[in-house]
Amino acid sequence: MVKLSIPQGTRDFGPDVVRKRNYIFATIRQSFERFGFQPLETPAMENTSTLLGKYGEEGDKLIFKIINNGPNILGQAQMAKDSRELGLLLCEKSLKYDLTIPFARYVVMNHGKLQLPFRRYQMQPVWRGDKPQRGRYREFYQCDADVVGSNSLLNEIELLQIYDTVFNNLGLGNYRMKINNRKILTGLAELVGRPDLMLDITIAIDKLDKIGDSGVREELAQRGLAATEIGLVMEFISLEGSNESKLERLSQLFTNSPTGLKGVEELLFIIGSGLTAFSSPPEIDLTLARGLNYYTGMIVEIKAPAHVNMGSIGGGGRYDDLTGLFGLPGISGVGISFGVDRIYDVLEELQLFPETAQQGSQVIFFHPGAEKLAEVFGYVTRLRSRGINTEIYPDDIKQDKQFKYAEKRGIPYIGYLEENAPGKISFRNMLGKQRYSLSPEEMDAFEF
RNA sequence: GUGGUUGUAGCUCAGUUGGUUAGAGCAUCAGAUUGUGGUUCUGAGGGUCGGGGGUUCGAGACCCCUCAAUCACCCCA
Repeated sequence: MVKLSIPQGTRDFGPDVVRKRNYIFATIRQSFERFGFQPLETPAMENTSTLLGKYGEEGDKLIFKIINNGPNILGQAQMAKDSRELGLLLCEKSLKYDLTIPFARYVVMNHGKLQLPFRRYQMQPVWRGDKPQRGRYREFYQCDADVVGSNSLLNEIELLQIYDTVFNNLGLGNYRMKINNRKILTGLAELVGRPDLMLDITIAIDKLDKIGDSGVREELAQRGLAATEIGLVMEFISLEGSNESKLERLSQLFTNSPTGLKGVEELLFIIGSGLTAFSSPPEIDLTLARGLNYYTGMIVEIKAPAHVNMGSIGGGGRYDDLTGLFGLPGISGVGISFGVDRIYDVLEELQLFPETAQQGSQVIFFHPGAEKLAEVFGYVTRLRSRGINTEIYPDDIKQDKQFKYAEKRGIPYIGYLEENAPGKISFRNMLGKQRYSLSPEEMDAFEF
């Protein structure tokens, strides 16, 4: 046999895995539709120029580029002035890195036709050239819901509600939802007196739960903050208490920062609207930063239940000017994303997949031998037309083998004929070990 | 991209300081047996020991390179 493999960080999904994944997709899709979002799909590849520069320097490196087909790439290569240009010339297309930028591209291309506000959801694979680890793959699915063309914070509230609905429907009611606001982080940088280092500050404090108090201090120092400035940052992120008391304290700190105050005001509305109740209420986490730098307002991140070792399983936020990157300013958007592959790993670890998500055929008939085949195949067809997933063993071999096959496949009902019961169909329930002998009419009414 | 650990049959793993023809359980296949067809017994097939190179009289084991998985960074879903 030839030694076969698949590219690093990609996976095949066997039948039972596909079923369980479909269960997650269906659960998410149902909520997206329920909240009035419309489906959208975009190509696996985008023009490289559409993607480059949208995900920061690190992100650019992780984009999978596709080398041009055609005979003339050598000639194209010679026209490049530097290596960056070489990449662009040689790889006009790239695999998409997320669903948000392609969506923004779509909105710009179609803004004349779209009814704003436009609510779309999208469930497709994306590709990143990251080094694979547990919960990190090079090909994985994202499920996004975004609203563009509306500044209302009602969108934020509904999107958080979708998170709550979906995770409850998946049996993950004890997930954790953390929210923050980019404007508050801007306010912090102003408060400290280092608005120029806002990004460095957020990257450092984002690591608090990983590297601890002293680690953050160290990192802040490395990133160029003076001791007094570090003190201010640490004081800020160590604010404790309820969401309300945190916000109250922040509004005192931000008396000289209109941006910070605006962020406080937004979060106050989102958590205090009284429009909805959450099974797992959003918790304000002042260290939450999120990587993508196009966020401008609320940001949200979903973490798996505390005892599961898994990073974030979803995230999102508001971006005021994403389409501005493509020359169409003034369209604000807000969106969320579900990380299906990680959610799968969490549900698997906690054994939260329902039986119904794993069931294939409900009934299998043994091959009865050539002379009775027509009779049994008629029963098969009858069950199928009732909407019951039914199969028949295709070869006339020893029943012993067929029995083992049915058992391994986990098919709950076996149908077969018995010599001493002409005109009847025998069924065995593999789970409860019951036996039934039914006439065709009784079979039609039987609850499999 | 940086560093650590691991890689032996379809699966889970043995394999002594380097020493004959690399083993076991489960699984697969065949035959027999069986009064709840799922039991039991017998037998068989299956491994260029992740791949390549090196050291050695001799490498599954030691060295180098490479691929993959995994963990910690970086970053992220």
